[in-house]
Parts: sequence; C-alpha cells; structure tokens
Amino acid sequence: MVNIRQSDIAKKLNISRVTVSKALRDHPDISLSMKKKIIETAGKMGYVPNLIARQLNSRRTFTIGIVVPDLENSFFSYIVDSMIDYATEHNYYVILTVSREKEAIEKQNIENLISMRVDGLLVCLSQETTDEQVFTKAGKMKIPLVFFDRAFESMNFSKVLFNDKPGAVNSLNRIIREGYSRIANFSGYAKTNIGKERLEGFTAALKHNKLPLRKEWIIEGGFELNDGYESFKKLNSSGNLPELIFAVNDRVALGAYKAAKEAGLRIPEDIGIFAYGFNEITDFFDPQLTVINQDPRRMGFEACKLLINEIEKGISSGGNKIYIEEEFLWRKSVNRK
Amino acid sequence: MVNIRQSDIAKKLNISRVTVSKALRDHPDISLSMKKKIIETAGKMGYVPNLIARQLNSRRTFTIGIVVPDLENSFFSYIVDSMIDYATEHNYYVILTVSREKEAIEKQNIENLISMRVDGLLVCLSQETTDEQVFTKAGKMKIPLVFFDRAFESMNFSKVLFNDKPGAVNSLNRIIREGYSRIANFSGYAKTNIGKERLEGFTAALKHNKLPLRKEWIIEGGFELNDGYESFKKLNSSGNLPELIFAVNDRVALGAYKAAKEAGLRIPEDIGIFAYGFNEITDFFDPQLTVINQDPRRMGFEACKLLINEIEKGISSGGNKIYIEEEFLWRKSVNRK
DNA sequence: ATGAAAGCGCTAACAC
DNA sequence: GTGTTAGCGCTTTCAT
Repeated sequence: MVNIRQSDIAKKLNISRVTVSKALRDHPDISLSMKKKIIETAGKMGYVPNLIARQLNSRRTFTIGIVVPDLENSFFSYIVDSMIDYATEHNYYVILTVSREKEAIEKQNIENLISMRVDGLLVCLSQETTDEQVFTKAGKMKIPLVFFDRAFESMNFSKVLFNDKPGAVNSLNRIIREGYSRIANFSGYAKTNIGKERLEGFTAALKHNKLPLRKEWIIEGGFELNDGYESFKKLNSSGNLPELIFAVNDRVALGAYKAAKEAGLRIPEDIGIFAYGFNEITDFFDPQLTVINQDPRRMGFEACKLLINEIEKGISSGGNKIYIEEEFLWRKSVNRK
Repeated sequence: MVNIRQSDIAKKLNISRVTVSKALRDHPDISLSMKKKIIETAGKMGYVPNLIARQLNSRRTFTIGIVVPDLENSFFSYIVDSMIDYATEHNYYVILTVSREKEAIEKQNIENLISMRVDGLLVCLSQETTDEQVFTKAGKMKIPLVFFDRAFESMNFSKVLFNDKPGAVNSLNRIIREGYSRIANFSGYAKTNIGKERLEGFTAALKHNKLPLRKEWIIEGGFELNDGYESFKKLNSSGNLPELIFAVNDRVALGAYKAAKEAGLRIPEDIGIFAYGFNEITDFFDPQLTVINQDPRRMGFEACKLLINEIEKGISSGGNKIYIEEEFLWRKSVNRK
C-alpha cells in the first residue's frame, strides 16, 4: 500500500484509531505494551504521519513564510540561510518566496503565504513597495510578522534593522580624523529608505566635521555592480577625483573597483574606496574592501528568533525594534595616513 | 472576526456552503448574479481561503520540497532562486531545507518534507551521503524526486547534472593545444563523485595529449576558499611551480589567487589559473577567471521543470537524465600564448 | 441552479 | 487504558 493511515493500523490490530493516534504521539493514556505494538506495526506497514491533517485541526502549521527581494544577492541568501537554521532548530518549516523587488509580486507572495496559513511571516520589503494594505490585512488576521532590513517604520510590526546613519557618521569620523577630507559618495537611489539613510549619514558626518558638501561628488545611481561602474566612469571623466569614494554597498564598490582598474588607477594609492558591506564577501575583493560591516546572519537569526517568540506567545505585532550593530573594519582599500 | 470560513458567508447570505465553495472557484454550476454576490460579500467579510483544508481533501499540496547542502554557496542560491522562479510561475510553493552537507540532517529534512506531503522533491545530495534508504522510501511512496548536481547514479530517479569529465577534457585540450604542458590540479576530495569525475577528466586529458601525470602536482584538499589557499602555499613551497593551476571550483581558485598574490606572484604572468565555475561570479575576480562555465540557473530551471512535469503526469521516478552543457570561457587569468 | 451527504486524516473532549 | 463522538474547512458526488 502506498499511503497508510492510522485507521489502517487500527484495523489491523483490531483497536480504535484514537488509540493509535495517542500511541504514536506517546500519550500517557496508552500502556507501554500497546504503544510498542502499535509503533512496531506502524513501522512495518510504512506509516508516515500526515501533517496536513494535523495542521488542519490544530490550526497550526509550524511553517514560516519568508519574502525576500532577491536570492541571488548573497546578502539575502545568507540571511535566509540563517533563518532556516534557526527555524529548523525550533521545528518550523520555511516556505521561501522571492519578490524580485516588485511590489505586485511581493503582495501576491504574502497573500499566498497567508492562505497557506503560515504561522508567521518574515518580510524584507521590495524597493518599490509603498502600499501598506497587505500588511494591514496580515495585522488584522493576527498573523505575526517581522520586517527585516527594510520596513514600514510607521507600522507596529517588529523590525530588525541596521542603524545606518550612526554607522556612517562613526565610520566617517574615523576616516576624517585620519586626515581625509575629499570624499565622494556613490549613494544609490536616494528615494529608497536605505539610500536616504545612508546619504544622510554621509552629509551629517561632513557637517559634523565642518567639511564642505560638494554636490558634484554625490553621485546617485542604483545598487548594483554596474551602477558603481558607471558612477566611477562619470566621476573620473569629470577630471576632479576625490581621495576616497564611499559606496552605498559592496556591489557598487566592486563596480567602482573595476572601472578604476580599467582607468589604470591603483586602489588605494590613487583612490581609496570604502562601503557598507559584509566582510565574508568583501575580504575577498582585491584589495580587501574597507567596510562598515553588516552581518546578515545576525540579522536573519534575530528576526527569526523574534518571530518564533511572537508566534509562541501569541503576539501578532510585537512592535519590537532591534538594531544590529555595524562595525567599521579598516582594510586594504583605504590607506592609513 | 479574524478567520472567516465559507460557511460564515453561506450563513450570512442564507445559502448552502457548497454554493459558496463553487462560486469562489468559479464553478459553472452557479449563476453569475449569485457568484457576484458571494464574491462581493466574501471580500467584505475578509474571507481568506484555507489551503490546508483544500490540500487535505485533494491530497495535493502544490508544494515542492528542496534539499540543498548549503545556501551560503552562491552556486546553490542561484539554483534555488531559479527553482523558485519556475515553481512560482507554475503555482507551486517551495519549502526549502538545508542539509549543511550532513547525511543525517538531509535524511531528516526529506522525511519531514514527505510528512508535509510535498508533491515532489528536488535534492542535491550532501557530500557524505551514502545510504539510499530514504530515497528508496520516497520511491515506494511514489513521490516524484529529481536529483540535481549530485545524484545516486544507480537509482532510477531523474537527474540533472553537469558533464564534468568531457568538460575538463575539451577545455584542457584547448589549453594544451595553446602550448601549455605543465599543469597542476587542485582536485578537492577525490572520494566525492564530483572530485572524482573532475580529476578523471584531468588525467584523461593529459593522457590523450601524451603529457606525463605528475603526482606532486595533484593536490587534494577540500572545496572551499581556504583549501585553495593552503594548496597553493603547499605547491609554492615545493619550489616546483607549474605554468597553470586547474582548480576544482571557483572558490578554490579564489583561495589560490589570494595565496599567489601574497607570495608576490602575478596572475597570469607568473602563474595561470583556471577552474570550474560560474562566470557571473568569476568575471569579478581580479583578474577575471578562465572557467569551465556551469550555469546554476539552467540547472535549477531544468530540474524544476522535470519535476513538475513528472508531478503533473503522475510519474514518480522518471529515470530521465539531463546534462547541462558546460562552456569553456577563456578569460584573463590564463595568458594566450 | 442549488443543496444535502459524506469524507479527506487526524485529534480533543469526554465517556466507559 | 481504551473507545466514541464530533469537528478542523473544504470539495466531490449525487439529488432536487
């Protein structure tokens, strides 16, 4: 037989299905000898519990839904990896969906996950998301949800974030104290939360150190390799190079590396580069990238921990806010003076 | 109310739950006006279908279980990404599990996924897996399963693989034809299928070109960055450097890059390096890595396509075998003579 | 066109 | 200690 049910075992042993159910869950009602007999024949018959049925009447799926914008970005794949780690250890399944930075797909994903009756949701918003509606709905349905990396600040769900602005200010203070003053910023899209925060950190740090803010050295672009590449070319062709480039993330920095090398410039001798990033990746850049280090594994871990905690305590929107510390790592891509 | 059921809608409209069920699924039985009314009130009441219930009585979950050894390896995260892509497009959910290259965890994952009644499984074996038992069980239960990248050759499940040995032979033929003869091999663990295949490709190519096989130039190690780093140090300290290094994968190659640069050697002038890899990653190595290119997106796509096809045709072990073509890409890390 | 009956596989509550 | 009853939310016959 292909699919054995508890009732099949019961029939074979001439007992009630309830006895079987209890025995298999090691319920104290059932005698040891009975349990032994049942478990044995269950094994022989190739019984496999049907979790769907169990989920239906317990109204719990032990499943967490994750929504990430992009899995090819190793920042996110590290986050997901650590979430799966934590979830598995606590006996939860993970259903993974990818929004491709599209609001419409993200919305669809979340609705699907809700229909699947996940016990909770871990969401990193897409870059274009502006509509809170699906999230309001999740809130109404009392589904625990935790935002990570990108969040609706105004909503009452728990959030796990990096504290970008102070991270930038602290790092830039150190760099400026070392004697640098001519610094350009490859700032990504200033419309996005992250681009905005990071750019504000940059301008705040200049201000704090009484350095002039040069408009021509704030170069907007995207968040990908090619954006860093193009931004560098633009900067270089202006004929007015700074001492350092501060990039919005490690991919933009790597694009800048490529363009700089093609232009025959040496890093860090001719131009220094530093960025937000993740040292497990950026330590393999050539030269090693000086980074404001953001640990995705910590972020995934904390977000998942928070979520499972809320699930098990029956809290649907905890309103907690956790900041993951950023650490400035001075590597090879910026000279010490 | 938090959780509206079809029966709640029925009660409100004073009709039968069956009518509601049919209307919501756009069944032709129901009149247009009725449908409209039902869908409208369903929307107003905030009805969300319960897929668990539907799954229970249809005995289909529209869910695929994936087992990968490691998600921090971008090769696998690209594969998973493309699988999710394909699955989502065909209205399947994806439950993702990670084995961390441990046979015991892999086994547990698969058993859990079977209990979750996934419609099919996509599995890349861990490096240490030797026991076929769980897979035999999946086969007995008629659960469609497709292996990707690493498979039990002897089992009758479908497989999607790279054809490593001919890939190595062809690539090495080209390189040797260019005039190279002194080539070392960083071969990974020769015990694993992949290490074995690739090493065989190397030795076969040397033989075919009548070049001697030097034991001291076959350096076993692992498959990670650090293994390439250590292997290079070992090779370099022998005082007998080859012209080229052929690495078992891109991470090992990158580790070798690092050690070579630390030793003051230039790539490719002093030593050339090439490897199996994935050009979207390796094109950002410095210098760009010459690779036997393996496209993970293609692999993920083909495996998922095969699986969903088997699911929908009711085939449990299709026995198909698909090879993903490898393409030799001559980049900067090996000089043309 | 609409609805009543029965069941998917399992479990909680309550009897015996 | 074991069994009976009832129900999780939905859908598939089969009547009306």
